[in-house]
Amino acid sequence: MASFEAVPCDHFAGSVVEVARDLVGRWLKVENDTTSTSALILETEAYGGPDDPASHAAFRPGGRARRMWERPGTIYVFAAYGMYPCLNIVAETEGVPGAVLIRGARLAGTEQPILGPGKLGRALGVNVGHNGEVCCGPAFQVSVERQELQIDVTPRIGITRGVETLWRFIAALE
DNA sequence: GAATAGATCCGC
DNA sequence: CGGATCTATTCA
Repeated sequence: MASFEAVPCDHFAGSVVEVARDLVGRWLKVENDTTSTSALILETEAYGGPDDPASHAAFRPGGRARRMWERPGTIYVFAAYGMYPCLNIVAETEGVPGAVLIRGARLAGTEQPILGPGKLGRALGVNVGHNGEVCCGPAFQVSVERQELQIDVTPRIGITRGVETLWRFIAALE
């Protein structure tokens, strides 16, 4: 597999909405101890700070969600209902909470997209132990290369609060 | 210490 | 539609 150039951590030092939209079409590389997996990001959602009622930062400021206050590019993983690992990349700036949830991607070498943060986390071998890793480090990398895809903007899915906010970005499949 | 809620997925 | 299963908050 040809090596790709990874973006620096400060690439994520922008608003969560901007970063979430930017990530669609880029490649995410995940390296475990034994395997290296690349996936084309197809679907993301932005989660903000206390002003966003759907964000963990708003109603669960303690615990793992405090990762959302850390440096841009920090990896935040939480287990939904204790079963499915959901992968987030922290955005904004240090001290300002915000993260981008990766909801869908297509593994390199395959044709079928993986939709749903839980299924994607399992497919990439992500688990809560990756909490605190950095997206510009050895375990997680995002490519500089970005495919020009048509991106649809829709309300977020699977949440009960803040559903009216159009913070979901999904690549239109042809 | 006990009860509750949640950014999910699968099966019937 | 309901269950599986974990984490963190809230109340007593």
